[in-house]
Amino acid sequence: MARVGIREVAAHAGVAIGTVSHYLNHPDKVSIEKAERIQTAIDGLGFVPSNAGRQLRLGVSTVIGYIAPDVSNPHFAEIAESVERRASDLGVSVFLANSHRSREREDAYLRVFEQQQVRGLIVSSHLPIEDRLAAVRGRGTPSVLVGQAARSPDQASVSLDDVSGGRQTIEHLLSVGCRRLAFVGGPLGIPQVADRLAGASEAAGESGSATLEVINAPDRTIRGGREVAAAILRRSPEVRPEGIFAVNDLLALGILQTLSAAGLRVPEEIALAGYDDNEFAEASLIPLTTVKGRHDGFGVAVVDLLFDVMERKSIADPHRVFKPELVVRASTLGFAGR
Amino acid sequence: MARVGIREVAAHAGVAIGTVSHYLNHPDKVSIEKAERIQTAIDGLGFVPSNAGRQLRLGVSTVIGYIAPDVSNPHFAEIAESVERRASDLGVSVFLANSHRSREREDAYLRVFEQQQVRGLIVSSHLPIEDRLAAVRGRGTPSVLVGQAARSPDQASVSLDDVSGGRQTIEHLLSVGCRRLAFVGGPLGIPQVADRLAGASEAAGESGSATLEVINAPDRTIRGGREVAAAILRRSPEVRPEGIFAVNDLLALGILQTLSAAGLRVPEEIALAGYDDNEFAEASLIPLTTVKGRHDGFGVAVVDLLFDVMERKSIADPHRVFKPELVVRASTLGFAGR
DNA sequence: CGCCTCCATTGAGACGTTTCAATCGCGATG
DNA sequence: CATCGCGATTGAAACGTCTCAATGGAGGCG
Repeated sequence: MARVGIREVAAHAGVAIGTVSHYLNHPDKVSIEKAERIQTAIDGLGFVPSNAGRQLRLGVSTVIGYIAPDVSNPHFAEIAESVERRASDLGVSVFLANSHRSREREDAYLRVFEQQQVRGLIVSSHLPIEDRLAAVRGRGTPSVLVGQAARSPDQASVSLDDVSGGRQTIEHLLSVGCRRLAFVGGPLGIPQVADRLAGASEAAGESGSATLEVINAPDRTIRGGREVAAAILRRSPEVRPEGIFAVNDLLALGILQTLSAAGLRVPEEIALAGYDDNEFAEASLIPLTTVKGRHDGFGVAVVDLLFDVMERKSIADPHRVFKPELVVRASTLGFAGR
Repeated sequence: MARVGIREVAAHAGVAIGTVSHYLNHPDKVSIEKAERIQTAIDGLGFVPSNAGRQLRLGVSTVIGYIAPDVSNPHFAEIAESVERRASDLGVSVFLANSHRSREREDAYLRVFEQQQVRGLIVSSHLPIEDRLAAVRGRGTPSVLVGQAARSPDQASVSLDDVSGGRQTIEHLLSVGCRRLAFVGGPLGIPQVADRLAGASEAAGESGSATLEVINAPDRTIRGGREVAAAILRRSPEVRPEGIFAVNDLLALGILQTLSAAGLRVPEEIALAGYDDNEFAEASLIPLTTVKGRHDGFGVAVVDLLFDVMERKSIADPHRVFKPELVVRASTLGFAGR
């Protein structure tokens, strides 16, 4: 079961090693006749080129890595999906890795990918990561930061304008008539969360007549949403928020369930909006108003930016920012006021 | 920005190349003093070992690959997660790849992983894949098939006894008093689906008094569930099923939503069970009775089996089958009969 | 004091590929 | 007929690492 290399193929086909290599990499440079002999030998021997050898010689691979906190999260999964599609068009493979929000795992995969000499890296993270990416970049592995805008002009990034998303959501809640507003989520250490709140505060402040309360959630899951909703239900009706902006859809879904189960009507008594437009936002019992960030062009933009960074040295605009879009559904349309 | 190699590190630390290599791989073989000098040089130079070189020399990597139809599907995501944890304990990294149920993508990643000379492969697939894995194995890359039991004794696999899962579900529905039963799902070309139905049929047949109808779903999503439920609602009550067994949780969730929205009470009027115990099964408005296949030991079993295959030549039992467990929740408990 | 052992250290060689300069063969040109 | 030019083909060198056999030095034993 000794590994069959290009050498055996060459011998078997009666040609030189270099010719086999040419056949593999520049097929047009090889005569038809030898090409056929070589292909026959490859098939017969079950030859699979060793990536190690090629990589060693070339110094680069044809693989890019995508590190996300949690690839199973539909948000990242969709990004991964569109990235994969675009990358596949461009002839490179994508390896996925879960950092599970752990700095250590993140570092570990950063190192593994660097050792593998991936051609480039796509990274989503809730943690501050620019310095680490700068170090990796300094050693020859470029990257695109996805989801948070990079501060350094040397670090390419593709992000969503979460301030705008927060603003749009609150403006919408105001427009359906809510005055007592609540922002549910946390921690503010996460830039995305802070930005959404910032946009929300701005919009609420500008309205003059509205109040915005910040309710901290234990975590950003359905369970967390239930706990928050339970706390809200314990309040007397006149101090309950009229419009709730949950920082993500899972929270919103949990809130929605618990409010509905308690007989409180959404959106008539409380309007509710989420964020991310995840798979279940539209599929929930009362379809959820939410903010949709991704679209088909997202992955394309990410991969193309990465390719630009990999090839050229300087990019016109390394910080691509997409404006998210409010998706209005039943959970806010029809707020009835007091 | 020339790549810094072990050579520069050695020169910088004033030791031989071999000593640096020893330090990296067998740190105990190197004197404290030189170890420190070497570490200093590594940090100073930002040295990252080239995996290509190591791999080329060793012939194997320290990476395993996991190919799944869709890593974002919570089912595979959880498997991936537990696999990653176990692999990490054992000192190997896991690269994930999405085949998107496409045979081509599957083949492409199989090839890429083989070229990368991953140490082993974990593969979940809805497609027949044993021959392809056999070919890959013949060339030195072993694998574990996850989710479907392998037929060949040479192909290791870890799977769930879906026949048992189907049987348990129907037996439970019978035990709460349902007689007119329906199995919702398809297509039967997928072994997991066929097995679940087989178990369901057996159990229904043995009861004597129950009937089991098969309702084909357009797809296995929430939307598909809604369509099925809408069709059921159009029937007159006396021919509606009393107990529904949906082949996965998404379908069940869609059914649940549509039935509830129409005012039909679950479980009082119709008992409903799903399959997979996905993240949302417990978190839905009416917690869903479902079949839980995975548990913490699953990933451990998969990885350990893969390691066995990678190291030894023969395994006592290459086909590990776990028995799934019925998780009874509110969506079936309390069926009231006619 | 001489010899042996043991351990840390060393440097050469090999892994499989690609590329580059050199060679070959052949038809065309002067 | 000699030469040239061009494309196809060749073989060697190089990429970065690990391992193995060999070296060197220190300490223990006779």
